[in-house]
Amino acid sequence: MNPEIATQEAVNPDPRDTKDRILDAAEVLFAQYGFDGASLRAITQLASVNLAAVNYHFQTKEALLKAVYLRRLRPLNADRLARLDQLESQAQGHPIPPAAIVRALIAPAFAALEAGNPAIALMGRAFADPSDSLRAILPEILGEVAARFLAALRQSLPHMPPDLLACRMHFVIGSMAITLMAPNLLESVSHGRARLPEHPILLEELVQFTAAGLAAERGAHA
Amino acid sequence: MNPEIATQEAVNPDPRDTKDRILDAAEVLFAQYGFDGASLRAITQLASVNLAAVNYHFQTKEALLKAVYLRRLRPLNADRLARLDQLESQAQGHPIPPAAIVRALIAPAFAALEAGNPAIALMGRAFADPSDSLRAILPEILGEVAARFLAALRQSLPHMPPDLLACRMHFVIGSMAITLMAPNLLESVSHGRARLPEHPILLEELVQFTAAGLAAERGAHA
DNA sequence: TCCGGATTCATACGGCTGTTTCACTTATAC
DNA sequence: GTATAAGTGAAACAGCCGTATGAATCCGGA
Repeated sequence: MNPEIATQEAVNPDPRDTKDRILDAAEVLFAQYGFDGASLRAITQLASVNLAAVNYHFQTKEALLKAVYLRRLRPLNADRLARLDQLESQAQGHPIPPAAIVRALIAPAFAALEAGNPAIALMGRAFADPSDSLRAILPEILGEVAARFLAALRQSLPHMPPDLLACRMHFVIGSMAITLMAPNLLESVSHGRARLPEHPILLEELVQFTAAGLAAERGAHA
Repeated sequence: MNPEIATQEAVNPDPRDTKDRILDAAEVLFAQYGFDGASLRAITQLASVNLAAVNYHFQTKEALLKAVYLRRLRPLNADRLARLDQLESQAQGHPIPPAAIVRALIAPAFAALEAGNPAIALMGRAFADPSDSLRAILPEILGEVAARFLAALRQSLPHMPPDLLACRMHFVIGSMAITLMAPNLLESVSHGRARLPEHPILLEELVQFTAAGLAAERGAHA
């Protein structure tokens, strides 16, 4: 009934190995074909696992999707918060530059992307996918991170109205999401004439861009 | 064989009316449920049209999707280019402010969104959707617009390396796309505490943000 | 050794999918 | 007025979908 109280290891050939193989395969196929486009049969076949295993271990396809997200995004968000913690402890009350804050938000995602983590493309899709199941887990995924980083930005740019900062943070997330999930968008749009730079440079360009946007003085509104 | 050579009108009760009803319904359901999630049966039922009509008029579901996109995006991009034309003719060789250029790019999309055009959410999804059919029509949709606006930005910011401008234009498109397709992202992420402002203000905030990012001085790269 | 829960397996279920067919009606052109 | 083509309609096609079932298998603990 409870597989976690196994007192010995390497006894069962793959007790939770099956679960992980399903998660790995689902991650790849969800990222490539979307939630509706990736069938459980394709997932279980790629995982070399019986079709019924996914319902046995995850009950439903939606629950599998959620598990795929949480497995990757929990450590990623922990990384983000750890970097922010370090920035704040280093600053010792002094204001933190906006660029450092957005770098703490964005860099972990780039690191995961470079590590070949296919779930990064999935994360970007969470913003665009209309399925309620995905939208419902967005706050769970990003809620704490958004709150912490918004608070840090308020301290970093104290003369900015909080509502404006929230609005601009939305734009930051947008630039980051598009860059992560469609890095070749500009290339395909410009018929191959324009190319994005390599990752470490691209990350820094994104940081410069968003930091400048965050700190921009307000112009006269039409 | 050729319906376009009809010499009279208002004879057939709804010759291409059926086609438009299908496009309208497909637009709504594609935007709400995605390409896979919106079935042809749901579309034809919403359009009060026979199921076979979509295959008769569009051959395939993919072709219907493409038709939905092109119907909305052709006039929208024409609007963008017209605004850019007007800016350039007004400037008479003088440099155009980056904010004016991005406004010409973004404002038409906001206008369409406010006009209740459900395809705007669809356009945002084109960046995130993995389906090859969608990605294939992206250059067709955005190619000319991207080239024209990139050239205008090069003239507006002549001291910027062209590659950097292309990269930053990618970020601009990302902020715009996320704002258009997930305007309540921040709200759902922050558990309702943060809200985006109303459209005209939001548009101007987005213009200020992206214009500042475009014109940002390059910092030292790590 | 044998029990009993945990896991895997093959298979089947009802239902929905995009597409096709062909009979039918409608409206135009001669 | 009649031939002709455009368009509509109801029904069916094969195929895949997520899920459920019940038997077979595995394996640690007594």
